[in-house]
Amino acid sequence: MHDVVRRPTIIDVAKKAGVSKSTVSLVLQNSPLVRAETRSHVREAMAELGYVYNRAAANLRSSNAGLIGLVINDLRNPFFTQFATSLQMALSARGYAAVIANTDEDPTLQAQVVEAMIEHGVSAVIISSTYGENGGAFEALGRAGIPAMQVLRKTNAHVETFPFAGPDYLEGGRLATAHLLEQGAKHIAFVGGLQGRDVTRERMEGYLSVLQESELEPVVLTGRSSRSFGREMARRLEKEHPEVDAVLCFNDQVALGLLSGCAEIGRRVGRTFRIVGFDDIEEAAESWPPLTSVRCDIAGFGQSIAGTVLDWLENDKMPAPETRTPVTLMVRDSSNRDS
Amino acid sequence: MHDVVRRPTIIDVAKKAGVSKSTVSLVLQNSPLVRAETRSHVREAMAELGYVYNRAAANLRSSNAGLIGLVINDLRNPFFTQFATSLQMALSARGYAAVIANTDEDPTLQAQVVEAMIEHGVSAVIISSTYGENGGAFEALGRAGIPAMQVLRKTNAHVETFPFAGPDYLEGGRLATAHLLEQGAKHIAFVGGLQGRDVTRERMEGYLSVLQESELEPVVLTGRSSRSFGREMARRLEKEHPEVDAVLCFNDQVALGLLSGCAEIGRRVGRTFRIVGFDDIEEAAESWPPLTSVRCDIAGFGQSIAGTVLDWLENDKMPAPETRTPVTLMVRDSSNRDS
DNA sequence: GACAGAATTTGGAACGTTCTAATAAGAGAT
DNA sequence: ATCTCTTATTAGAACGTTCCAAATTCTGTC
Repeated sequence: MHDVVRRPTIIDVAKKAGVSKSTVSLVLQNSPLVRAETRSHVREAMAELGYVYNRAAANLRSSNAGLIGLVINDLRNPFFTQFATSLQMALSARGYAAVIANTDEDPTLQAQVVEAMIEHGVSAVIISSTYGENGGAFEALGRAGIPAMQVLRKTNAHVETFPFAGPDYLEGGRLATAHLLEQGAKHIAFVGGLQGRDVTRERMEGYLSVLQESELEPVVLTGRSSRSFGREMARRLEKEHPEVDAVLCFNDQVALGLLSGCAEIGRRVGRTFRIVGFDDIEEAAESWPPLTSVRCDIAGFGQSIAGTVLDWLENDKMPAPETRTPVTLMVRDSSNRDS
Repeated sequence: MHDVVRRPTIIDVAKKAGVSKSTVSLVLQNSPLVRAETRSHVREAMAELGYVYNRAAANLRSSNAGLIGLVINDLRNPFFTQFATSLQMALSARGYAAVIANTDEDPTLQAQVVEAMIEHGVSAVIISSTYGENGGAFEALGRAGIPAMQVLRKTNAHVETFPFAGPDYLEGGRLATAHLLEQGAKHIAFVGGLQGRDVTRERMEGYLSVLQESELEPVVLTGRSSRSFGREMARRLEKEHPEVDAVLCFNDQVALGLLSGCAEIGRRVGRTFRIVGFDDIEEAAESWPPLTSVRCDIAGFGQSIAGTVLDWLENDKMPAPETRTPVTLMVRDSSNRDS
């Protein structure tokens, strides 16, 4: 049975402590108006009755539910998981709870979950949106006047309304390509990432700009961003582009897949065939060989986004329309090993 | 600016549609009491005004927030991520939202987030709890009279109050060990998993029982359940237990780490050194060699838990105190390949 | 001991729903 | 036209907070 035992309310507490409900409310809000002695009486009464604060009721009157919505396009990808958990924990630490939803890259589903979050009275939404016809979600957010931030992927142009923050993918593409070049690679391929998406385009732009400077021919194999795609590409590269001696992957999933594909076909990875990933997920350091990767410090990014959004909420400090956080290159054996 | 434009309420809708707020409320609840024609008028008015349902207000009166709390000990582990996402999506599909929190195996943090969830008025909690002094969370749940289910890990003995559901770890341990034996392994080790924890004990029990039948000596190396631990164990096994020709790992993280450790020290994995993982996370099929693993169908499990909890909530159908879901063995090359 | 000003405390309306009990409208039957 | 059902609709009291304006209690001063 879970029939409720009727939770004590602010009024029960007031009665027990011999004060008015208004006073109890003030105590709840840590108001300096209430006398220290009274405060502690009230606190005692709350403890004795096992009082729990009812945010729904509070919200009804003052609307700040302490709920933040987090909408993620692919929560199964460790990159996003790490982002979501670090964000959630940072919010938790500041007294907010997170409603998290995975949209599986489905715009319709995304619109639904955003709608649901609005119903639940979230105070803000942080969204790594799907591509495609994703207008519904943003329209709903706009209509409801809920502060919303785009992260990791800029899929909606209205950055004045929905500010964007993400890693500097372009610079990452540059760094990685320059590194491979420096290591002596002569034919560098770019593998993975769906064509036409900003996240792909930016990385590729970095890659292309560096190649151009050194007058090398690009080899581009866009596609899904999954491990299995990466794995397939090992064979395909060997067959169709045997000259390629280095690969910049769209993300670590692709890179790890490629690594495993190379093991499968018996191709050594290191000095003769270099692989660089993107994102630097935790796992990158644990693969064999350990994966060189563009580090976005996704955990730190999550924390900082939490700060940004709460600042927006609490101090009405709107974030800049576009923020790019710096990236670095973690050089490991996959691009730099005797083989 | 995010100053609200005052959202239309049920009363605005009523005025617009020329009915009373009670009628609008009935429409909202799809009550058969209201005439079809009236219903569509009201619906139109809602659409025109851009009305959004305020669950906080509704909850205040009737207390079913449509919010489910999901507490996870290690959300960065893909096994739990896959569980959480499949559960969340199943809840979403039935009109519930999920408040998800990661506790990072910290009982104090866990108590905090559970408390926060209760404040937010969750209708139920699904918890894969930390070990250790985790009483606080359960006590709070009990006091609040909130239906709560333990999943994946049974850390609280009061299964009458907090029913448990999880995979049949014991059977998994048995299956895997029997498989290795069948393949001709002579010295099978068990690697990973913290000692003394139910989840470890059960798997190990399966392992030990099968070994006993065939009068083989067990080799047990418990420890963390991380990739890096698995990776370290490759070296350690080679040095301290060179006779070992097969390993059953506590989970896939350990197994994948071990796989990468073997690559590191140049030990071939397959017929001469067999590895079996546990959980069958998505990645297991993509490693090289592909990892044999005990499949818990975690995505299916997540969905079924969603069903169980909503059944409890909506139809007052309390789940059995303990449910074990069957496991199967996915045989892949890591235990069965020419090497 | 009265008075002003500061420090505390309080009553009551409001927030947007649900739900009960009561009312109104419609359809047959007399 | 009246009465009885049934079918639709509605008024108004909850729900547990917050917050304003007003009331009360303290302090110190004269």
